[in-house]
Amino acid sequence: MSSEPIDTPTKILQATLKLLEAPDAKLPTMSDIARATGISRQAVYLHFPSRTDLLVAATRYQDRLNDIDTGLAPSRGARSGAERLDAFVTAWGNYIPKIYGVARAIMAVTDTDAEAAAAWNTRMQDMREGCSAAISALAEDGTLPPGTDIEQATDLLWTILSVRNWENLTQTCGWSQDCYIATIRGMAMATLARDLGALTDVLACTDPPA
Amino acid sequence: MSSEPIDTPTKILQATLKLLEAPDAKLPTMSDIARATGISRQAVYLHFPSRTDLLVAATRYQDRLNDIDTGLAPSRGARSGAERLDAFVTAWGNYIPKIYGVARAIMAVTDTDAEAAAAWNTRMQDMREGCSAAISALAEDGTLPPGTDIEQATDLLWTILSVRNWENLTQTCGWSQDCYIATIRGMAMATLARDLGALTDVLACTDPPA
DNA sequence: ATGTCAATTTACACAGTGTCAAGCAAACGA
DNA sequence: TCGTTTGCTTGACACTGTGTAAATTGACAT
Repeated sequence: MSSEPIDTPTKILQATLKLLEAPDAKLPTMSDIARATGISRQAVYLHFPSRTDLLVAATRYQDRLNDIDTGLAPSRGARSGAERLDAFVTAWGNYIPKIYGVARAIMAVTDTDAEAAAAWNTRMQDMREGCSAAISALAEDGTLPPGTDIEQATDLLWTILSVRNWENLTQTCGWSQDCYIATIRGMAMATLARDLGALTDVLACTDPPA
Repeated sequence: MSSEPIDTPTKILQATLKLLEAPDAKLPTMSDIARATGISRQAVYLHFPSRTDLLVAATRYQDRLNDIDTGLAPSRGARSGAERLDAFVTAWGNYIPKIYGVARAIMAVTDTDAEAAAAWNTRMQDMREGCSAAISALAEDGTLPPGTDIEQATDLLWTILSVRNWENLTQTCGWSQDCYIATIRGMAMATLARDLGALTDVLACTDPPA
């Protein structure tokens, strides 16, 4: 813990993340955030013009903290396309739990707030880059199923790796993180890579849901 | 169009569906619904105690209108497990567009309202029955990948067929309904059935996104 | 006519977001 | 030392949306 003073915007962001990442996870109001920060509700508005802006800023702050790119390094270093796909799926799949609290809040306001939807879309677009790169690598290897459209394969991988799917499997169905990773890796390989060996034990996790 | 008088609750439900299924699809407020019905906002509360209750009732009313079970009949008549999986995926995939408007509204309140979440979960649980039946049929044929856990395979199919995935591919990515069906069928077969022939042209729709 | 009962309307309470104005206190520069 | 600026507080208010309560209408039976 550093002893240097922290500026108020950062304190607000920290408090927001803490609330969003709490296990019981109600969606916090501006009052909640202000109280958690130890300042007045109106003071929050001095630094963030709206609730949506604050949530978006919180995602960016969190990305900085988690340093997403380091996790993706093995993916870029992969030799074959299949290897790259595999590494990317694993890296992203393990990143999701770190952002889930914030993602949940953003996705919740997305239905009513166009600006939030745009922000979330932008964020997911970054992830789509990784999908696109993995698919392209497969295409160069010729391991993509014949006649496959690159854009379309990217869309599909992007959808498979959505936070909603992670949420469904781990939160609703109760899968362990390891089980999720193993299964999604298997499904991505089975669907997108001609690597038929990977088809074996796609769905044979040793760790069944609760 | 029948000429017999329609009772107020039904009129409200019809107006609600109309609003939810409108192409531009903002999430309607109680005032919107009342206006569309031609009654006062408070009169709506006379028949439905809360917004959530109204939305839930609207889903049930819609299910009655659409008669979901008839579409699923071919699935139950299928001979092989793979055939059954295929028929189920197609039937459900074609049902989603009919319920999407309402589903969207329910999913939106799900994040904040536990009662709505429960209602939506129940509804999705019905669909899960179909997933479970298809997976069991595969298991009996021995076409499920070796070592696969039945529960887990059901979870996975259920997730693949989620409304969110349909939304992502057709609404966000702009896929046509036909393209969605073809791709999801291919993915389900590739991941869950040992029918390797189905792997061919999983991602070769003639109908690319806009 | 009158009582009754359901449907409806007017009015109100409450939570949450966002805005505005006035004041306060510590830091900073002349 | 005296202004000035900066960041925060307090308090009030407008607006939207949900949900509740009380008063009103209107049809229908007695």
